[in-house]
Amino acid sequence: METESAKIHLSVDCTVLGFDGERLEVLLIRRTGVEGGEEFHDMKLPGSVIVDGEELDDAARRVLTELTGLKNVPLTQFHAFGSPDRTKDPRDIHWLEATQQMHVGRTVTIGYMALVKIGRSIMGDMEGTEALWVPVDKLPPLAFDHNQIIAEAVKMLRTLASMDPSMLYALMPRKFTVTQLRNLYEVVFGARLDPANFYKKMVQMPYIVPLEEREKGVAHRAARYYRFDKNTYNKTRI
Amino acid sequence: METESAKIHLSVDCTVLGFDGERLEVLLIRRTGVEGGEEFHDMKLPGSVIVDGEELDDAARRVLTELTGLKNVPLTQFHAFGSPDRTKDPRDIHWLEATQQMHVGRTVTIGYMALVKIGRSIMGDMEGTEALWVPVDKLPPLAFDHNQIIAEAVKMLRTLASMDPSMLYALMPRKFTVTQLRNLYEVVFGARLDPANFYKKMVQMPYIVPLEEREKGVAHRAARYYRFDKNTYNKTRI
DNA sequence: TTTTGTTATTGTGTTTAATACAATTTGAAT
DNA sequence: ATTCAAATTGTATTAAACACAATAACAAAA
Repeated sequence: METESAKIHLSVDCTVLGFDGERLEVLLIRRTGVEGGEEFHDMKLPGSVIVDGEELDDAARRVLTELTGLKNVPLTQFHAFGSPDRTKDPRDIHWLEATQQMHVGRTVTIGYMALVKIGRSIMGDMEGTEALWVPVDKLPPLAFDHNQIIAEAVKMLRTLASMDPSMLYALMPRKFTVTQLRNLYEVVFGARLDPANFYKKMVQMPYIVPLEEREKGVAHRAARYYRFDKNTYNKTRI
Repeated sequence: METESAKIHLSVDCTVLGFDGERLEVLLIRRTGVEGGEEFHDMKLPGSVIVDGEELDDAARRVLTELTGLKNVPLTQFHAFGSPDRTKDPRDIHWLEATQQMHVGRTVTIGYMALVKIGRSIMGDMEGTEALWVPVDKLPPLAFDHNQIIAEAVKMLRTLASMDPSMLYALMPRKFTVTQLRNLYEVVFGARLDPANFYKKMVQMPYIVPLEEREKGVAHRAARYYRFDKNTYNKTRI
């Protein structure tokens, strides 16, 4: 007789990071559940179980679009989270059973991360889902191990950005001042940077192109706006 | 009635890398199977399905020890491989069914990597398993998507080492010449390095301690041996 | 034993990037 | 017009990366 080896559920969770000019934020989904007869509200990462025969990367893309409306966002797989206790909380178990109509065994999730401009409009397909930005340093307790997943994603962002800081432009708005860009660097690397030296270093880059427009309504010299030229960047790259 | 959502098998695969003084090698397991009435032999990464309730990291450690005898090897999770076609080859399907006594559905594997000194003795617990080192640039077609997994592991090694080259000492023997170390750097980074400059850079490191011993029997000036002092390294680290 | 070939090791100078910090500019508010 | 704060420009120092010539040492060949 054939033994059936242990099977598990597999999901993907997307950590979408944005920058509001001052700090990193993560895109979360509101969740409503019932526990002990009481309705509760909390938040979770956009994520879901994968579909039969679906590639992992495709699953991440699909889930992100369904829950947030975001399309054409480059997603990067960064870590698998598979602790047997990650779905131990009764709230999470009951919520899974209610929403997935399934008996919940062990669930391993593949973590993906993405960087988006925080101004992009967010709107899920699913009825009743609502996405919102929350500062990563002010997160309440989230569903499952999602606090841990976000912490790992931010760590990965730091690691990747230290190798190639240009990836951070994905977080900046179309036009930005050098100071705004410096703020992002400071948040990501957790260090103060000399404004003068940072300015010179950035402005010399051929792919940082100056615009005519300047800041309005600041009580000091108005800064020039710049934009990131992806084309020039790709050509400049070795 | 409750629907049973799609479940999958989950495994771990360990890419153990070593350095023979000239090139990178990977530790593989010989596999014997039967296909079309014919016995065949090929190789695969040390890996296996996870056990109920086991942490992913624990599974990787356990599997590596069982199949190669290696203990106390730091393993790093680096990527999940979950393409639906990764277990499409009939050879692989039949082999899984024979060895795991299970009906094989989709199997997702979590890739781990480790760096070890190539001199360590390799000896599996399991009867009939045999591990051997194979140069990563001379790999035959392997089981499943293991060629791809190894390629990703080597890419990850490059990435990690470019951030912190000191991790490469895990690949070097206890005592080594500066030239041997330079060879490793050149293999990993795929670039030639100036021997004179590399020498000066390395010898100035406080954690590279010179030994009295020198090379024997070379037809040129004998190089001094050095060793990596982990203690000093950790103290020197900021 | 001397010469030769080869790699280890040392020396020196150039170039580039990182860093510190003073000085100047400018828009808005007083 | 004066003041404030931040943007921008200037200048100098330091450290690291890099190129490459020169010397040292060992084994094998002559």
